[in-house]
Amino acid sequence: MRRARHKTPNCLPGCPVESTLALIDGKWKGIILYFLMDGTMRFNAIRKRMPQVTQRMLTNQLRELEADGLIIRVVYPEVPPRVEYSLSARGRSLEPIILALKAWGEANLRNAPPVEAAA
Amino acid sequence: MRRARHKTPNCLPGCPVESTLALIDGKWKGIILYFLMDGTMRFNAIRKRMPQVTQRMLTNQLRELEADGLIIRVVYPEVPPRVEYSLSARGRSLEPIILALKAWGEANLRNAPPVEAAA
DNA sequence: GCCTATAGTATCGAAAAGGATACCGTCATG
DNA sequence: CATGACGGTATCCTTTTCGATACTATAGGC
Repeated sequence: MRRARHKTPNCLPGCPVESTLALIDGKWKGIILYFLMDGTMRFNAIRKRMPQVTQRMLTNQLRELEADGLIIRVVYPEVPPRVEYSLSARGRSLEPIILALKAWGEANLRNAPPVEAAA
Repeated sequence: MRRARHKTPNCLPGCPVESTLALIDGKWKGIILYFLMDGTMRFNAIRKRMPQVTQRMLTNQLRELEADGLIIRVVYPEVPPRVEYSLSARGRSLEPIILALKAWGEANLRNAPPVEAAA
């Protein structure tokens, strides 16, 4: 489990709203989870979908999502390296929330074009 | 509108998922929005519900929520000062999401007791 | 040798988010 | 005068998040 985050509430021992947000509020995480909803993806495939994210940031966020049990990372003993990411059951249970966030953003925010369709 | 946040995505012009998260992911915001779902509240009433938050942080988050159009702040010309906060229509449209976040947290996170009932 | 593929890691720094503490203003009351 | 109610503001600091850049390892092709 990741170290306590700046945003982790210490008020009422884990307010569920804040606690849930703490799992998905890192930059790029929402999009990562959204992409993985369509199925397993490899590192570079995810990255190609988000050209502006640096390798470092993508790796970091993926590792955090994994540590929080939202995604599964499978490393294949191959060369070149082959690593696949997919939503865990726990991560899948977040789908309604991700979709609701997306719908709300599209309906309420200007300059919020739909996320590009799955490749 | 608040200055661009660290978390505001600049990848695909405003990915809706991330953009929506950017509005609610500040510390305490989720709880503030949850409390206001029950109706209008004054500054100190909110604060009493979250003893660990400093005045400064509470003010700051409330101001951001207001700037993003999620809550309404009404100042009454009285002494002692009287300021009331309530959800805007836009903020109200986020209720399903807030409730879903809470439900998910309660169902999936250990040490996630329900938020105390409304006063 | 160089380059490509793949998925990183290491290091350092910039920017943002959050917090601690003291102080402020108006009015009323003892 | 002091204290309390109320809702802040000012200032400075700490911590966290995010980003930039260079480098790594294995294998294969030119």
